[in-house]
Amino acid sequence: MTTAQLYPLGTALKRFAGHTPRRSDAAGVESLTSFICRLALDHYCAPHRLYGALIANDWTKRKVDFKKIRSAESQLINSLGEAARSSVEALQRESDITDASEMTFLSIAGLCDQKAKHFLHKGRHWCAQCYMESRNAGEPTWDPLYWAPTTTTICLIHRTLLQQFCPHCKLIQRHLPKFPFLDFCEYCGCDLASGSSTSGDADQLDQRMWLANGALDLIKNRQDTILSRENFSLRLNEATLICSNGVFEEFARMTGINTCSLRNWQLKHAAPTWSNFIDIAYRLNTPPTQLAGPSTLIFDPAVFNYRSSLRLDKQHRHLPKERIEELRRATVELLKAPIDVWVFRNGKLSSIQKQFDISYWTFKRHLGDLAGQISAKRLEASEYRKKLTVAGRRKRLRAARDKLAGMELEPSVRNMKKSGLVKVSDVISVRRGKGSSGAETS
DNA sequence: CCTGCGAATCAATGTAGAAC
DNA sequence: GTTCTACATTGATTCGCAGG
Repeated sequence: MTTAQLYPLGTALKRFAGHTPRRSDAAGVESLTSFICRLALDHYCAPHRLYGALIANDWTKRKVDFKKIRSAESQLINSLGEAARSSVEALQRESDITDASEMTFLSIAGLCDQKAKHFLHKGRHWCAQCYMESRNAGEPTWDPLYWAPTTTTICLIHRTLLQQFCPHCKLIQRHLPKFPFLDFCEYCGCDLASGSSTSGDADQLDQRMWLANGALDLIKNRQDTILSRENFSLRLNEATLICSNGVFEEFARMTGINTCSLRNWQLKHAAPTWSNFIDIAYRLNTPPTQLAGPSTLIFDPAVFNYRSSLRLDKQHRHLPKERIEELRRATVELLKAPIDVWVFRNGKLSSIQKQFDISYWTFKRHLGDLAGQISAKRLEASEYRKKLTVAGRRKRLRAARDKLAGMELEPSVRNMKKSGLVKVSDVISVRRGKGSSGAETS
């Protein structure tokens, strides 16, 4: 395999003037890595080389104290952390661009977690048709910023799934590739603009479009609203108040959001991951810019998206999916069981919890949607039990009365007790509050 | 360019205890 | 006895660096 390396023409870093970020109404602004690629083309050098020189303000790598990232982690330049901040500062220092942060997600640094877990695609995602259209128009290809988050899987213009592998060598493309051309594979040189585009599942199309739109909306409106986790927490509290009278559990059940995550965000001021944040925005059918914005929102449970069909965040946790399915099957089975099982074997639900070795709350957190049915079944069982008690008491009284009649004795309380066929509570009125009835006499 | 490791931190679990 | 909240703790994932 041949390797090639590009070196800049001069030794001095050119000052970058006359460049402005690409943008369009339909796709928003360009990402910072895409912009650096074009600057690299202007300097005839590799994008990552230019990035290093830009950060250090030096082509020769003499300055050792600059923070440089690995080229395989170049998505960080578009993110919301330290790498993005230093890149923006360097670019503003070395060029006539005054607001480079619009090409990154720094505007939501106060909202999402600083580690930016599950935030940006590690490998570059692109739409072949968009690339082809730019090329046909005689413009350099560019990556809109809204393609970067992991929640964006679709091109808003062509409604086709974004691509992430070279169609020829199947390799992942980096955000800062080896060569300053975004539309050619950095390993085999294959034309990425000519790849065939596919549209995903029809039932997921709306959700994919919603999520991509959410990201674009956020990028476009970054100047107008400052998003913060405090606001996010406040908005969640408001939604809880409006939809379920402030009961977290019920709100969580309604929307399918995990109760404990909800509480972590509201009480501990934990920052949500981006994918969780936009998932909640989707479920509440609220633009993300407003869900973490400063003004009060009116939430309408009638338009909620209760079911999210895309798995956004990787499971952090503990109970494997199959185990939860098993748990659910066992519970549904029990719910279908005849009422006798519930009346005479009360320990059944807790025995399921014991069998799966989980607490009451883990059980509820996973099977919250069945909680209503379980409560109803419990109520039904207790009613049934009450009826059984009444019927039993009647039966005992009748037997005692028959016995006394056979012995030609008065069915008085004293004789009834003597017969040994009734319980004391059957004939002595239990002292309760007002309205209580005494012994059964009819 | 790859791998391993520790720090950091969000997500999820279990437990105590209060309200009803 | 059931349901709910608060909180400590455990688990998972990512970052960022060092070294090969």
